[in-house]
Amino acid sequence: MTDKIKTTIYDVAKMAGVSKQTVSRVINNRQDVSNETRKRVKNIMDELNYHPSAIAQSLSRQKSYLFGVVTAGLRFIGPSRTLSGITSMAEELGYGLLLKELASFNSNNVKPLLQWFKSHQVDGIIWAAPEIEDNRYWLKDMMPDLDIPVLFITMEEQNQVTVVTTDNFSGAKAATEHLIQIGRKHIGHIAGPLDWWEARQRKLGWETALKEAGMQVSEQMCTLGNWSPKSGRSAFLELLEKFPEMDGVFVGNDQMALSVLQASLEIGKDIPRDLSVVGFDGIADSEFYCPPLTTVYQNQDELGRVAVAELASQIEHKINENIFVEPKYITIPSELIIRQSS
Amino acid sequence: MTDKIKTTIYDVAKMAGVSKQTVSRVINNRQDVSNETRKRVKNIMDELNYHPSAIAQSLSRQKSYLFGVVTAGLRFIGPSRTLSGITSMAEELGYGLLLKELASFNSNNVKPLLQWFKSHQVDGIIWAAPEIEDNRYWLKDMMPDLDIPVLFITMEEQNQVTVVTTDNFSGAKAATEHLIQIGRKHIGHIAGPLDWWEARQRKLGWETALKEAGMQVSEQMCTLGNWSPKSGRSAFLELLEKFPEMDGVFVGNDQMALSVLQASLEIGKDIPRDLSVVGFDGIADSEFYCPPLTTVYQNQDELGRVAVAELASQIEHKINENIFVEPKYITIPSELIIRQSS
DNA sequence: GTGAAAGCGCTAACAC
DNA sequence: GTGTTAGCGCTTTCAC
Repeated sequence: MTDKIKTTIYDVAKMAGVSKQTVSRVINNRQDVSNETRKRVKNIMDELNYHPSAIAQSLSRQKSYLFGVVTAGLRFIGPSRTLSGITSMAEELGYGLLLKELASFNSNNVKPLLQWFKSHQVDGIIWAAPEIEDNRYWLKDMMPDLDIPVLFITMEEQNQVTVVTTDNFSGAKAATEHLIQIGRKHIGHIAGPLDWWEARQRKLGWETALKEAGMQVSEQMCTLGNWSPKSGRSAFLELLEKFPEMDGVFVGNDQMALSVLQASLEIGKDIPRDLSVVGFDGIADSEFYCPPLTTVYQNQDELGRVAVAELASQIEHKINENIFVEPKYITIPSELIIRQSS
Repeated sequence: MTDKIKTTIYDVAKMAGVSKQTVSRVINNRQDVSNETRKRVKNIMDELNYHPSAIAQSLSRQKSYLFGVVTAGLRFIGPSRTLSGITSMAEELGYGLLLKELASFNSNNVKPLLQWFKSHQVDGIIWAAPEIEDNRYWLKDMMPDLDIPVLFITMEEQNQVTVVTTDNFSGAKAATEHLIQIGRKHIGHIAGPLDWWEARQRKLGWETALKEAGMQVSEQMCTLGNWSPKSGRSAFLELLEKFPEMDGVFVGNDQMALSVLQASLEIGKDIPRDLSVVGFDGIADSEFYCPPLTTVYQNQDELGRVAVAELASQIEHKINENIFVEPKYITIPSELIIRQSS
């Protein structure tokens, strides 16, 4: 039980009176060991409280059973929900996680980061930071040289890249159609920052729903926030100026919707009588807003789980059959949750 | 630029016409290399796009520059705020992170987890999962054998263990004193689950403030939730039954306070006229509740940052001077933020 | 079935 | 200053 100096495969071998190869075979559950030897070696491993060094194994096999994960904005609830899905599936599949959080959402300092992962021999990388502006520019430069499979969470479809994403467009469209269906005639939108791909998709969903219903769309009907409640408040007030007849609003995320509810209360607009509000994300708290918020739920936990499962499966395929794995674009559906704000 | 087969220290050495030892010296910025050689070797490293294998370095130096991080409940906002602080300080200090999330808050399956970290040669472990019931029982069994420094975030003071924690007690006390100061006479408490150390500390702070003010404390004045908004709602309704004269309430966290606000509105209790509400955590959204929530801000980002800095400093001390490092109990102050709900 | 030798990519200790 | 020799702890040939 007490081994001040680290016990190695060699100690086990010596004690069992076999070579270290035989011990290695036992460790890796190979078949070509007699049952008797196996049992004896196992006993000694227990006795010595021996555990193989993962780091030595990684070096030797050139495989680490580690994934690199890149995230950003963990202080917000969205990214950490995705991360939670990643950790749980990684655990189930026997992979460990090397975590890096970008200092800012649109950090463009990716080269050292990828290099760091590579030098740690990760078997794959999950890029769970948002696509903003052209912050995917490095894909063409780096990917060929990287030689490690990379999977992206939430980005636009692109050649030769595997992506797992929420269906932002359809979710936004469904939200807007819901507002139309309950009889709203003047439906505005508070968008997230439009350098985010997700924000653009949601705006597009709103536009499309209106157009398909034969309704007008103009720039007067949309303002911008930066996802924060604070920004949602000013975006809302600004929108009311530009578009005073508004009787329904699709807000880019729940947090901005939260301050829309607050501001409405202050200026005496009753929700949902005077204004119907729909959010996006479906964060847990939204059920307890005043009034409870209608919103589009995106299953970020599932996003993370599917990403890990897909990456793992690609890697095993590559190893076992040496096949070229076709990149996929996987879409996770979102779900409209109707509550009292609409 | 293009190296299908991995370039190693040996390739660089051969190309530079030196031994790999010299290359190693350049990699590690040793002084005993002539400037000319150093320059030449560096150029070749660039040319070959060479980067040392972190994994081989770890094995050889017996030091990985990796910390293990244990977290739980990432789908909630608190743990991920702490994790964010951890990632940022780790980045600043040049440490990488190996992340594990417990499947449940009070998982008691710690042995394999610690073993996993150990087999990956982590230089230290940050335990950022909450202290619940007796889920620290393994400290005495495992720690001596582990031989890796472990730092805990948010737990009770204990012999020979370094801890970084928010001052839950003082924060709760300040919150309650604030309610007293604004003239509330019947101050209740909605506690978190009392098997959590943090929940007990907050309850104790509430009790202590009341007692010090010469006010009565009884079990009628407190109910329990499980941190979720949903549980806060029923805890609040139950509390109103038991303690109808209540005119002020200190709620164990902001999320439960959120549903207190919602429920109050429904039953026609005006906040803050009929009831003053104070939360705990200071999550960003609380400023945008209806009405904006008075709350005790705990700086979880700082918690994570201090934890990493302290762990790193302990490790460097241990290496450089081989001193025994005295365990510390570090308390991060919390801060009362007064808003309209009180 | 089992063992010997070589090697994963690097650093530490000592020589020159 | 620089090279040589041994490891770090394990796996992978290829013998026997």
